[in-house]
Amino acid sequence: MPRPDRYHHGDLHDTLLREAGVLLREQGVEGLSLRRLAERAGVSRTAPYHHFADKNALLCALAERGFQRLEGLIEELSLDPADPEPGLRRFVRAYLRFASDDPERYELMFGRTLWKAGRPGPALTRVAHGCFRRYVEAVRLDRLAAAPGGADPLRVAQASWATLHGLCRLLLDGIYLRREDMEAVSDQAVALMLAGLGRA
Amino acid sequence: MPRPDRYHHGDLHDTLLREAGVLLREQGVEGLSLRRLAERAGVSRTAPYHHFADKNALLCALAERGFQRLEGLIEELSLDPADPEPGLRRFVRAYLRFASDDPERYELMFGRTLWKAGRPGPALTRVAHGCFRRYVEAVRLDRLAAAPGGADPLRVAQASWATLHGLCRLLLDGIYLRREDMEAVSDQAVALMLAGLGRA
DNA sequence: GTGCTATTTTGACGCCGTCAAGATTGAAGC
DNA sequence: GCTTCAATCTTGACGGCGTCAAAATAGCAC
Repeated sequence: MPRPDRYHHGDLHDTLLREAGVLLREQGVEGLSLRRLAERAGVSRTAPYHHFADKNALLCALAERGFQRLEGLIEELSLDPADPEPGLRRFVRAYLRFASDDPERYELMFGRTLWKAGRPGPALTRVAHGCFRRYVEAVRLDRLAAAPGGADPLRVAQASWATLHGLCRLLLDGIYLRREDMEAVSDQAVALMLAGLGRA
Repeated sequence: MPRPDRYHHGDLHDTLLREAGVLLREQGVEGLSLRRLAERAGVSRTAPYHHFADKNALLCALAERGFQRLEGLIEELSLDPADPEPGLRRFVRAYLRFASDDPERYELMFGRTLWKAGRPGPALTRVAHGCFRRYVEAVRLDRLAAAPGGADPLRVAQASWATLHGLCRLLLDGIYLRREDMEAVSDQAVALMLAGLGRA
């Protein structure tokens, strides 16, 4: 849509998000400066400020998009109470693939940049928490059948998500985990989570 | 040691590390600028460059110190093959306390700042890997007794460390985990890890 | 056409990491 | 004690960053 020689860009908001996504993927958050982004969009330094309050807001929007995709993954997660392993294994692999397909996006979604150093907007907070709520329900086997005296579903969800998340972080930051080990470790994680799923 | 009116500081190297630690704790990596650090040490902007090659090197030194402390924690970890739970629970709590006592340090030790965006020096790499190697040995129950047909010790160590690490990250970044939940979730994690410890 | 508003521009400020060149110091060799 | 030298510290400068203010431009309703 954007004509090369028009004063108004016409589609700057979406263009910014798209190009920011590319920049993020290729260079990480460190390489994503508003100035470079503006240049890439063929627009002056301060133009983005009419579409995003500041850099924090733009990063929030990027993270939001990530959570929306992640939500899709979680929606597909469903466990057979009689034999939860295949479903869980499928989800774990999908989650790891999601994280390693666009590591910088994953980092942005869960990292301190937004949640600690920055200010996560209400929209981001909502979708992020929504994801987790869906997950809690998905791994809540006791409601469907089986073990009535199981552990607190919230705790199970938190601990298992932590395992998943820790796996991703160790892998993506390149410490203690290498890509080749991923499959074996993820199987080990599935075993871990399964053990925690039934009962504490 | 540092006299107020001397041209040479006399103890700048250590002073820098100490003040950088304070700055890191209080303001996070974002608040740790070499210029501010220099000012705090009562010295000019570029003085630190005579003691650390660049900012990356200083951060590596900070992370190294963290790993040295962490190594101490791991050295105290020893599991009774007959009843590993108490020892493991003690370690998990100590680990979580370590991380939440100085969250920004923990973040620096394991985060992308050094391992992905930066250049982790050989000294840092060595101590970090040393920590993990010690951990692998500590949770390697099969050597001591019991289950001879257990899972691969390396995988067990990786998966359990991931759980621990993920717990810390979710907690420190303030997403999906709150401080009040910590105790309950850590117990849940212990249960998870125990399940994975014996066999896959 | 006339305004009005949204959009985009240039200019500027203060912060950052870091390089280069010069000043100052402490210590070793004589 | 004096000289020499390397270590240490200084000021000055450069380019990059996020972002604010003020001016320019475009699109649209009337």
